[in-house]
Amino acid sequence: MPELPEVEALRRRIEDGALHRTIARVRPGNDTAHIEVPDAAGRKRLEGRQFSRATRHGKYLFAGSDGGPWLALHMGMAGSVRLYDDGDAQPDYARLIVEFEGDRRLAFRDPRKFGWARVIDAPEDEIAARDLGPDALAIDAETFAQRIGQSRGAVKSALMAQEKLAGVGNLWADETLYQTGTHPETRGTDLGDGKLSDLHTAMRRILTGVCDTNATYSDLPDAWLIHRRETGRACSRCDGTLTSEKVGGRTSYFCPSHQERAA
DNA sequence: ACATCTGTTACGGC
DNA sequence: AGCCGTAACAGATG
Repeated sequence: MPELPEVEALRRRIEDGALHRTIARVRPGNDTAHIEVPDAAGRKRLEGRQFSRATRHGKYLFAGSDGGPWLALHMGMAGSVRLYDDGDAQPDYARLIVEFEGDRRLAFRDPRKFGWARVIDAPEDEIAARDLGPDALAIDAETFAQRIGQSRGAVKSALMAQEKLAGVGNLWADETLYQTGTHPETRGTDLGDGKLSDLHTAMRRILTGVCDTNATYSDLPDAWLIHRRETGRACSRCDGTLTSEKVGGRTSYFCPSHQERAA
């Protein structure tokens, strides 16, 4: 699930259903031995407060309590948040549960345990500690061109490097490269100004587009790569055939016909 | 049984 | 000193 648009959808979920309700109790969920969730002291800091805002930086999600600490969440490979009511079944793989006064509950769930939840003083601290770059929807064209264009490795790896810009992962990096006709292994330093500008524009359009659907992929245009991430499928932009290859350790789908290596 | 997976980090090499 | 590439992390799923 969780690259920038998917995390944005979760942020909205919190914004729509978990703000301005008094937190009665925060408790660990199931099987938390190998996952970082707040200890009793951290959980206590949230009790009695209300979340007043939900923010996001790249793939990191933050729920801020009024005058108090923030709940910071990272979804890892498969995490999510879910709202439900007491009386409903507790969601599977719930690792942390926020119980509001009344029936409302917020669960942080993480089947694969690559995510975490922590109570922090301010999002800026977490962003600085992880050395995250600007959010991918906030980075300007010039900074983008500089950061990606100076990268000596594969452009795909650069797009996914959270210190350069935060929020792009495997799926939307592939989509950006596909829609701009860029081979994933092109070196950043081989990209011309025009291509860097195109990449920035396409990345923005793609991330914004996915956010607009609330990360519902079936609502995205048929021509997008997201619907054809499979070797042997027909390219929607030329007469090529899609193929896959490991780039930066991640499976990368692309069209060898129209995704060129050079600028 | 075996491979795969939408992320991050520690570590080794250059 | 940095930058880059890879392996490892844990567990569900097909």
